[in-house]
Amino acid sequence: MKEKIIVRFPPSPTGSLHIGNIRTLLFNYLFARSNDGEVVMRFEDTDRERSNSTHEAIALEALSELGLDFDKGPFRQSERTHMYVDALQRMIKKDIAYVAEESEEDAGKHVIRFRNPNKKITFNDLVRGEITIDTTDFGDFVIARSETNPIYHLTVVVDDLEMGITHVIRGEDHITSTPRQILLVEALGGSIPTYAHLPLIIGNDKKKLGKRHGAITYQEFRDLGYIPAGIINYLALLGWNPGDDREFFTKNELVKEFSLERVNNSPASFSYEKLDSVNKHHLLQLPSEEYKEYVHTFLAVHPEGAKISGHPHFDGIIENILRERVHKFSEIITMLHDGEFNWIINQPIIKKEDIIWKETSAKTIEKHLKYAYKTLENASKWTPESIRENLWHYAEEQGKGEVLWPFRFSLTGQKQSPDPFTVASVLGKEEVLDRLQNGIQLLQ
RNA sequence: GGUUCCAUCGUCUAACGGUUAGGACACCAGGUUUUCAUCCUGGAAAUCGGGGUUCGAUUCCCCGUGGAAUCACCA
Repeated sequence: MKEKIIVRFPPSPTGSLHIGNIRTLLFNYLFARSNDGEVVMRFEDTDRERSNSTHEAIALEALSELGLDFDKGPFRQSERTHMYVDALQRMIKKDIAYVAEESEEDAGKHVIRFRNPNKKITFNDLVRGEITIDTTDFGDFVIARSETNPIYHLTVVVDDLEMGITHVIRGEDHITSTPRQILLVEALGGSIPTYAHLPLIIGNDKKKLGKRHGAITYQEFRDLGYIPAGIINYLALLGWNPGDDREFFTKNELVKEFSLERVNNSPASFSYEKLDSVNKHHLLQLPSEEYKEYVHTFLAVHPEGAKISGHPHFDGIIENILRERVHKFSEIITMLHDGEFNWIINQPIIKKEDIIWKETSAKTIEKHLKYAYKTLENASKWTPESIRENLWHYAEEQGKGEVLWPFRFSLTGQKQSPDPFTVASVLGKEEVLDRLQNGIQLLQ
C-alpha cells in the first residue's frame, strides 16, 4: 500500500501572497491533488513582530479565490510553541543542542544552538536529482532565541514531522537550508521527507522576484483584472509543461496532467505579455453571464467604470466589443479614459470634413446616409447581423467605404471604433436614426 | 569570497544521442475588413565557449565563461 502523500502550504503572514508564493502553493496543490494526497495549511508566524492576522486573512482570501483549497488547518506556529519547547528540551537533554552563553543581538542573553555533527548530507531532489552539501559550513547553528522562542529551521522540522508531511515542495532558494533541516530531522529521530525544489521566478533583471523585489500579489493581479483561471494557468507554465504543445489548462486539467518530473530546473522569468494572452484565452472561455458579472464587479469599484456599467447600452458592449479586445479588465478603464466609449453615452460632435470618405462628394455621402436611414427605419429585427444584411448589398454596390465610413462616423464620431453594425445594434434603433439624421443635416 | 544551483529564439519552453532544432507570447509582412480590434497565412529569430566520449552530440563527461540562490538570534 502506497503511503499517503501530504504536502503543506506554509506562508509566513508578513505580507500578502505574491506570485512566487502562489506558484509554490499551486505546485504543492497540483502534486497533492493529482496523487490523492492531502494539503495542510500552516502559517509560519514565529517572527511575531512581522506577522499579523490581516495578512493571514488576505492570504486566505487569495487561496479561496484561486480555488486552492486545503484539507487541514490553517494552523499557526505561534499556537504550537509547546511542541517546539518539547523538542528543544529533548534535544538539550540528549546534548544534541545546547545553551550558548552569548547573543550577538542582545548582550547578556543566550541562544540555543544545534550541535552540528558536521557531515555531508545527500538528498534526492525530485526536480534536480542528487544534491550533496557539506553541513560543516553551517557550524552549530542557532535553532532558538531562547528555550521558549524557536526559530524557523526548528519549527519547520517539528511541524513537518508532527503533521506527517511526506513531500516538501518549495522554491530553489531553500536548497541550501535543506541539509540543515535534514540534520534536525535525524536528531529528532523522524523520517526525512522527500524534497522538490522549484525553479525561481525571476524579473527582467534575472533576479529572484520577492516581496521586496517586484513580485506582485494576488490582490494586485485581481485589481489589474486578471481572473483566477488565467493566473493559475500562466503560473503553472512557469516551470512546468505537459511535454507537448498544449498551453491552455483549467485547474482540473492541470491536476490530471501535472507531475513533478516535468518541472524544469532553470529559472523562469515573469512576462505580462504572456499572462495577458493566457488570461484572454480564459476570458473567452467564460460563459456570457459569468463574463458580464466579472466586468460589472470589476467596474463597480472604479468611478468612471461604475458610471458606464449601469448604462442601458453597456451589456451589449460587453458581449460584442469587450470580449474580442480585452486581455484583462483594467484595459476597460484605460479605454474609458481614452474616451473610446464616449459614443455610447453622448451623441458625437462631428465635423463635416471627417464624415466624408476620401474624395467622395458631400452630396453622395448624404445620399448614402439617407438610404441607410430609410432602410433601417423599416427594419423589424435589430441585431448586428440583421443590420448588416440591410445595408451590405447596397454598400457593395456603391462602394463600402463610401457607405460604411460615414454611417459609422455619424454614429460614433470616431475615426477608430468597432464596426458599424455592432455599434448600431448596441445603440438601438431610435438612437441610430437620430444620429443618422444629425449626420444628414450636417451635410446639407 | 565559500557553498549550491542553472545555461535552447527577446520571453516561456519542446526535442528515450540521429529532427529542415518544434510550439506559444511578443515582433514584422501579407490577406480578410470602411476604421480599430478579431481572425487567417507567411516571415525573421536560439542550442554560451573549449575540450572529450561516440559512427553521430542541444542531449553524456570535464574545464572555462556567464547568471542566480544562499551563507541570520527572517521565513
